This record gives sequence, C-alpha cells and structure tokens, in this order.
Amino acid sequence: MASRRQDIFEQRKQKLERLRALGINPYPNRFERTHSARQAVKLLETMEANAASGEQKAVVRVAGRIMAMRKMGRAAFFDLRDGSGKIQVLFQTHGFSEAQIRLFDDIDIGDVIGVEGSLMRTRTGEPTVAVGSFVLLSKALQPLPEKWHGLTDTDTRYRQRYIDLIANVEVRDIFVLRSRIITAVRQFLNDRGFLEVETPVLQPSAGGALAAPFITHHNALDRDFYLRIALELHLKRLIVGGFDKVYEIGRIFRNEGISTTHSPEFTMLESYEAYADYTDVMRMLEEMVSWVSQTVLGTTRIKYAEHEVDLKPPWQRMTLRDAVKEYSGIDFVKYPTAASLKEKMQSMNIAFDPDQNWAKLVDELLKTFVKPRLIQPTIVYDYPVSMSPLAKSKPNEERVTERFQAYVAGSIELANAYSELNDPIEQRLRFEEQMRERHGDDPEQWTIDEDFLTALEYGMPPTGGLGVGIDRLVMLLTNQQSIREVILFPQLREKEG
RNA sequence: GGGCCGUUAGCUCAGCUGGUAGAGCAGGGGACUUUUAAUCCUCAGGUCGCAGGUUCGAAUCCUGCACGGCUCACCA
Repeated sequence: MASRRQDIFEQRKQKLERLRALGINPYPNRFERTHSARQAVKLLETMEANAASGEQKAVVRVAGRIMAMRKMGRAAFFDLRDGSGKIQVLFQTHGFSEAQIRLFDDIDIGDVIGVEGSLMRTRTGEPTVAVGSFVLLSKALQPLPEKWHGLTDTDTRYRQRYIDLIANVEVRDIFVLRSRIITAVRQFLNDRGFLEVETPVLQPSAGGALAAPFITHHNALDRDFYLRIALELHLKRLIVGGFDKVYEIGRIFRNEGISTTHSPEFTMLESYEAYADYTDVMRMLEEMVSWVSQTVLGTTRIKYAEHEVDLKPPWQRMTLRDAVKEYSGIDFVKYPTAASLKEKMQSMNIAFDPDQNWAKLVDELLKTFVKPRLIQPTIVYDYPVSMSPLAKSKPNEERVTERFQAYVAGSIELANAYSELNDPIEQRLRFEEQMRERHGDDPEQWTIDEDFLTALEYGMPPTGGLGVGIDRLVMLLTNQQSIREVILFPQLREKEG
C-alpha cells in the first residue's frame, strides 16, 4: 500500500504490533545457533561425501538476515545471510501452527530470523535448510536497497555504511581484507622482534611532519593540544630509551585537503630499528609488503587499476637524481638554486608555482614525471637534505640524505623511510631552518619539540625508520582507487536539515 | 578554494528542442508446494536537492545555495 519511507515504516510497525499481540517478541534476547551459514553448507557437503554410510539427516539451527524471499503459495524460499555467507531456507507451511503462519505472513525482507531444520539439497542443487520451526530475531522497520543493483549512491554508502555492508558483499570483502592486512603486518613485525607500542594522540605541539594539525582543548589543564600528525618523534624517544625495535599502527590527523588519496584521519605504520640504516629498511619493506600480499591474497602478483604489479622482492632501486633525470630530463644537481632550476623548467615549458622553493620544485618534478612512470614497485632513494629534515646525511655528501620513498602502480606512495638523524645539534638547526621558512624569523612563532631534542641529546643509536600509509597499502591490495573505499566511516560534510 | 559532472518514488534508473512525471525492484491485496533477479493479476506510492528568476506554463532554461563524485590546487 505504501511506498514512501514513512509509510513503509508505519506499515512495518503495524506488523510489529500484530506480532506483539500474538505474544511474539520481535526482539528476543537469544537464539542458539548450531552452525553459521557456511558451516551448515560445509556440513551438508561432508554428509554427501560420506553418503555411503547411509541415510542421515542433520538438523541445524542457523540465523541471519532475510536478503530475498520467493514465496509460492504454501512453500517459500528465503535467502538468509549471516557473517559467514548465505544459505537458502525452505518453508513448507502446511505443518506450521497458526502462530507460525501468522508470523510467516508478517515477515519482511531485511528481518533477522533464526530457523531450525534439516539440511537438504533442492532439485536444482541449492544447499537448503528445510525449516521445521523459526523465530523472529529482529524486525527491520526500514526497507533494504534493491536486490539486484544494491546501493550505489556514494553519499548514502559512506554516511550509512551499514546499509552498504548489507547490500554490497564486495564492500564487506574489502574491510575483511583490510583487517587481515593489518593483522599480517603486525605478525610480520612481531616475528622480527618488534615491540608494538602506543604513543600520545594529544600532544602539546604536533611534530614529525609539516602538515596542519587539528587543535583541541583540554579543560582541566586549560590549554590547547594538537592531534598528532606523525608518530615519529615519540617512537624515536623510545629508541633512545633502549627499545631497539618498536612500531606503532595508529591514527594520524592532518587538517588538510580531502582527496581520493587523502583523508583527514588515516592510519599510519611507523617502525624504528636501532643499528639499522635505510638499506636495511628497504629490504624489510619489500619483504613485508610481498609477505603480506602473499599471506592475505595468496600471491604477490596483483592488479591495480589498469596495471599488473608484482610485489616480489627485490624491488627496482633508483636514486632520486637518476629518476628525475631519466623521466624529466633535468639533472637537478646542475641547478642547485631555486632560481636556476626555475629557469631550466621554464626553458622546457614545465609549469610551476613561482613561490616554490628548490625542494618543492624537485618534489614537483618527482610527482609529475617520475611517479606516474613507476608501475612496478620502486624504491627512489637519496633525497636532497632540504626535502628531508629528519633524515641523516650521507657520509661525505652533505646535501644528500639517506632517505627513500617507495612508489607503485603509477600513483601510490607506499612508504617513506630514512636513516634517522640522531645528531641533536644538526637536528636543532634543521628544525630552526624549517620553522624559519614556514613561520618567519620570529622564534615566538615557532613550535619546536624541545623534549625530543633533549632526548636526542641523551644519544640515539643509529636507527632506520619507516612510515607506511596503511590505507594506501590496503588500496593497493584491494584494487581501490579511492581512500574512502577502504575507510569504514569516511569524513563527510554534515548534511543540513 | 577553482573547474567539470551529478541530485527525479525506499533502491536502481528513464524523462527529447519548456506543456505539469514513468519503469523495474521493494511495498499492499490476490493466485501459486522446489524457487533462486521465481512467475502471473492487481493496487498504491513524488515538495523532481533547496531558494529565487524567466515564462501563459519549469523536473526541463537562468542565478544563487546545499550535498556528493571526479579533477586541479594544497598536503615535505
């Protein structure tokens, strides 16, 4: 009779009241399952394999949400789905009590029910539970999206992810994979003797990167705090403290633009290993990523967008200088100032922002010319010091740091890593330089993590550090082109009204 | 923040150069005891994102706004 959401809601509430009047609780506390949908199907297959042992009937109790109903007079097939999968159930109402028939008549698609019955196969071969009795476990008052097309409206999919998960199995699969990927990363690091730690999200100053922070206020202390923009500075304190191998997988917050590869809150892995340098980290990264892929997907050969990628080590390695030279034709070492580099770029008709400093220009070249060409996983290493304030310089090459980034599939920045700068004097100079560039000459405007510098003054062993964007790793391994597809509840603007 | 595209029934979508809104699924009623996008008959369902404007007349044209998508910028 009804079609508008409110009418459907009212109609279903009436069904609810009818059931209550019959003494049926539409939201009972418990239903004891003997099998998940998948287990029930497995059991049937096992029984069939052992059919020689004679006739046997297995009675199971399964539960799930009704995804489809095919009613045919006194018989009906429902598709039931639980967390494990789907199973068909067959109702033959001739043996049912009056109350069960009344309940059957008021059941809707979307309701959660529990059934007890024997396992069988229909004449078309579909594994089926022939229902002996059933109970309502939860009445759905809202209608489900269309069964064939599911839910495609991205707005609704992100805002009401639960509907997306009900309607679109592929979406569910992505998040199952995400969980497995993170579990595998943990296992890899734990197996190598890394200690998982937790460091503060609320910080008096947000360091370790240059991104704009979110600011919040602590009432009792009456002061502002920043949500962390990196894990780096606290993990290094722990290296100073004597933990030789630490890592954290944690949420990072950056108050910046949102895009298909940027989310204001995202998940970062950072690991630090004492007595290692960036070449050790390179090997660990490629082994970790390929192992995780092998463990979770059963292969290191994956598809991403139009690309075929093999994550198997060893990955291609190129210095930043060679990479930029090869793909853009510019040897930036020959243009050591912003002015000379701009002149060169101008002569080649390469667009750039006139306000950009030298490091930004090089980064621009990397992003525009190099990154799109790196389809197979590639480690680009040895960055200019001005691009890498927390990385250690190469011996005898003051302007170059032991830093690398890993790129793959023409678009994904998988990792950023370096031999960590552990000279406290040099670190202070780099911070000051950075602050001067960003906030001008007035030290009052600067925020420098003094305690971190103090920690370095106690002596940090030579250390190799690694940062991996977990969301991007998940995008890579699940072949998703938008970061929102791998974050369960992505940040959206509030809808008015 | 800029550009482009989108927003029509609960869901998925039609709706032409302006003439006052349609389908499928879902829903109500009916038929049907092995279907699986079940089938058949039937009924109902709309602030066409919001607000203005042009026009005799606007889902349709124009402007503004909201939200979303893509993209550019920003983001070491």
